[in-house]
Amino acid sequence: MTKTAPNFEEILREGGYKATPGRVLLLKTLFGEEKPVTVSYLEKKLKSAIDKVTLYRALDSMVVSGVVREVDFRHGHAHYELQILRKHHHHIVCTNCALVEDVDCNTEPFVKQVEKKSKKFDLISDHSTEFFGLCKNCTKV
Amino acid sequence: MTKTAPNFEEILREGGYKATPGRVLLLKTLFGEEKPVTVSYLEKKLKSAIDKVTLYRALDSMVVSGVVREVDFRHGHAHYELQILRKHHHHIVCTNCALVEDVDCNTEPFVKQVEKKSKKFDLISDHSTEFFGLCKNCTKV
DNA sequence: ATTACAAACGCAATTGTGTTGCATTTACAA
DNA sequence: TTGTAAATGCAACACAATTGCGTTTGTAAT
Repeated sequence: MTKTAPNFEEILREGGYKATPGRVLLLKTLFGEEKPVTVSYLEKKLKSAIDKVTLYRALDSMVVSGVVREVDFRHGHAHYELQILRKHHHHIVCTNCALVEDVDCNTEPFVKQVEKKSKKFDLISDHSTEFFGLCKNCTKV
Repeated sequence: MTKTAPNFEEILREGGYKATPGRVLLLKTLFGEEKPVTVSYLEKKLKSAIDKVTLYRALDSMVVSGVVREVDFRHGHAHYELQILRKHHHHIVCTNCALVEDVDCNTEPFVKQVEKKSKKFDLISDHSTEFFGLCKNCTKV
């Protein structure tokens, strides 16, 4: 499962960011993760390379521009994943063991319908959908 | 717009909780709110009646049993609303002014489909869906 | 190459959010 | 009335996230 690493310097510059070593490394790290990760995980993994504050600031600004996506697994803190280079998708989270499975997003028709029905909004630009349940392994018990 | 207050004592007992004054007051307060509120809002509003810790513990346990619902508006902290006595629904949140509009939940077919397709989960017990966009007022600007 | 400057950075301190431990009180069923 | 588990309040703690500010650095224009 080897993917060719994209040119993150270029991606950053195109997004209006400076291609600093820290940000490049952050994107590389996120690219290598299978599932959304927490800030504290990144903090430990990148400790010698990026200061905590820089990490928060980088994540925040990249969430705004859509390079990175923030998801809520109901764990009391945010998880982050790379948004670019992959299809919009959602997650199923096990409420017992925190296992995460990706789910293709097929809600576009529903989103359009919501947009039409809404009285206070003309345009829905984004949505979050997370599913929760017990995974097969945790159901056994 | 006067609603008859439900019997929260009874609701609590049915849910397996003790009907303590604090919890009754908490449910009454949530019942009176139009939109999901933050813990710090509740903390201020109920300061003299419930300690912060009790508030957190009450909310947590009632989220587990489904009396109260926790939602994520991407504001960096949880919002809570009463789940019982109303239909399952979702929200559209303005990314500029934080205006919230309720949306009926019509995703059940989609949920079933996700459940069927999933390799690692047999049963999806719950889901969160929040929509984001600019409200009509903020679009003008 | 050099320079100029906004963007990004690191550190320290601080705020905010949520939790733990423990002794005390209370709702409620027996 | 009483026994008991549930719930409470307080203090202290742990973790998550932010602010202020002086310094460094990537990049575009010279």
